[in-house]
Amino acid sequence: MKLKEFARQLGLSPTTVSRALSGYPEVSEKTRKRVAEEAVRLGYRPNINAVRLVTGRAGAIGVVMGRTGEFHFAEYMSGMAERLDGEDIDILVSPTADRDSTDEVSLYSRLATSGRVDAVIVHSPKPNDERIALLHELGFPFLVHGRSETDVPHAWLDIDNETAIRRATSHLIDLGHRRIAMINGRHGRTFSLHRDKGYRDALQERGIAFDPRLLVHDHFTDELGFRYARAFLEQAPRPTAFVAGSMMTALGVYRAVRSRGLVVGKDISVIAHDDVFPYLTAENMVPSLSATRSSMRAAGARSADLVLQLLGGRAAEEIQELWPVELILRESTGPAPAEAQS
Amino acid sequence: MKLKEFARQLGLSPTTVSRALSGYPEVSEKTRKRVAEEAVRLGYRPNINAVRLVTGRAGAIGVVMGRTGEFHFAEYMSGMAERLDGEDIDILVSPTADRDSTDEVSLYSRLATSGRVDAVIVHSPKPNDERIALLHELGFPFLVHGRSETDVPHAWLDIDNETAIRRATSHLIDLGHRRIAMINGRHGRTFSLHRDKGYRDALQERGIAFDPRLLVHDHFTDELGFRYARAFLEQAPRPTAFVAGSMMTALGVYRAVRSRGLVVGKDISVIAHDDVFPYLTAENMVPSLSATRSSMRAAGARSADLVLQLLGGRAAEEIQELWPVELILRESTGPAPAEAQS
DNA sequence: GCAGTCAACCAAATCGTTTTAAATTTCCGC
DNA sequence: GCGGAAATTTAAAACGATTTGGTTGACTGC
Repeated sequence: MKLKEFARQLGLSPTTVSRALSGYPEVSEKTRKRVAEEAVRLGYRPNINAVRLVTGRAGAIGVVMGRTGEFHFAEYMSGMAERLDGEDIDILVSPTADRDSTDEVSLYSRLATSGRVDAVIVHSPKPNDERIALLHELGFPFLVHGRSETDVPHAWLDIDNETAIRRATSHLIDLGHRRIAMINGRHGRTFSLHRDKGYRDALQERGIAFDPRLLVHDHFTDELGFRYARAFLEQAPRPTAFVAGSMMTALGVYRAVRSRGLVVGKDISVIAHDDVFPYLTAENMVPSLSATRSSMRAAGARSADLVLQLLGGRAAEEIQELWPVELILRESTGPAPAEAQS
Repeated sequence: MKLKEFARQLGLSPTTVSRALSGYPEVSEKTRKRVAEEAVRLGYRPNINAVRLVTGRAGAIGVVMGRTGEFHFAEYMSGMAERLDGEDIDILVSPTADRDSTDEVSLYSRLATSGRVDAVIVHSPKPNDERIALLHELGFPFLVHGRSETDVPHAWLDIDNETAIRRATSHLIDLGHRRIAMINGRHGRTFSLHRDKGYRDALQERGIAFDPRLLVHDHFTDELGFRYARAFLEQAPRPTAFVAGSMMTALGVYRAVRSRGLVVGKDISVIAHDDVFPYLTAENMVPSLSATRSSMRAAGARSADLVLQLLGGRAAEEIQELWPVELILRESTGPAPAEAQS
């Protein structure tokens, strides 16, 4: 059923019908009601592509999903979906090209110029991110989940990784730990750098020399958490505490610690960053995991909100949100074992 | 840059340019090449919404994401994205309404009739699924990930849950287990029913009476895995083996077993279903987890492929793929403890 | 040199809406 | 019951591509 036919059946012009459905003021209450009712009865629904063409709005927000299938993704999207429910705005997930960054940039360019989305969200930015530069140059609306250090102005929403990790590390130092290993995220991403900084600053504040052999960067998987933790534990003297980048990493670390016959929370302390997943909670691990916590889902919801504001005309420079991160202490952290105290 | 302007700069008509870019035969190789090159140079890209309007194709596949933010989701989507890369087809994730099923059906109806997607994928179907009935009635292309028992013909891709769980259960029985508990998925979903059937059939084949107190249905989270396993372990006599619905559930079960001072693989055997996540592997658990395995990512990729076939005109009735599931035995399964043998 | 064929290109119609600009109707005071 | 403002409604022009149905010119065989 098309507008023309629908209007004819109502004995009205397409114009009036269109206006009635879009809630414009210059149509009488009586007809509006009639139109709305008949639309439901006859099952008329505007062809979205015609609407998009004529309005120039796509009614969708683009998200590029990495190949790696990160587990954060579903939670973040779910948060977005929550906020977007009822807004008649969809989420468009774009199949990413491989990690070849030239291709990734061209993917963003295609997304921006083809008119299939009104805005995009950039994840895991780098300090000097080409995607951000490109989108800015194109004048295309975008929100960065995370932050970049580029001069290019950009709207962003980030959690305070630096402070979170500084506090986590400080806390471990307070407990007497001196050799603290960190399994951080992928190299070159801003969030990893911020965490590095928090970690190093905490050490420095307390006069502990930074040892590059205690810091690695990689994907967040239990496998890698295990491998790195094993390797760290083979050092002499071995670290007495770990800062793990994610819940999955923490699972691997726990495993590695146990595999050496050591006890988490007693021989080895562990703090991880927890994105708050409904299916895997820090509270429930054994021993329960001390964690820096910030909800991915909330970030997704707020991101959607901010994108909406951006599309509503709010200036990108104005949108800069840094979320504090809670540090929740549980059983996985304890005083450094006596023999390791300096 | 619009087609008209772009064509003018090339000294060609819009028709020829459009044809050149779409690879139609009635344009000379020479001009085609020139058009292609200039398009890149001048950055011309067809407005997707105009294309959609005129061709009637949306160039997108719809997926409805549940509120629960399931961890399978990212892997499945990632698989889809992998297959769709280069096809110029997007994935549209629709913010789901809440679990109120009337709303969910109307969401599918909106998706189908508004022209924003060419096909949709239905997840976690029920035996008599309203969404399937609706989509069939509308004559809208869709693929079911899972299966339904409805009379309505539908294209589907499913894994052989029944056989997988039957074999897993049988194996446990072979090892001497008699009291085998199962923590299954959400009530009323076809996959849960199939698993129930596999479980009950295996018991029956070996003359073991089904005990409803050993079977529960719920979401797949470590928390619930823990809680149910704890409750099961309090029964007397307690079960000596568990069939867990997911990796997360298995984590909870491991925890529960340990919390009772028991040892997985010795006192208590565990088999779980593993969807193959890059960030959490059965192989790496301690003890390594015996599992029925089938890759979510592969299912996503194949789903995208099948949807493409569906859109290419292949009959829905023809598309019915049942994937076998591997049973991989590792250390979490062992002979039932002697005192528990019947 | 001419009709016929074919390759290459083009003008204009079309997709289904929204929106601009104009036309109609209604309402009001006098 | 008339002029004019206000309230409704409408016809027609976008939006930016694809596609239908030609047209043009070069080449062929005779």
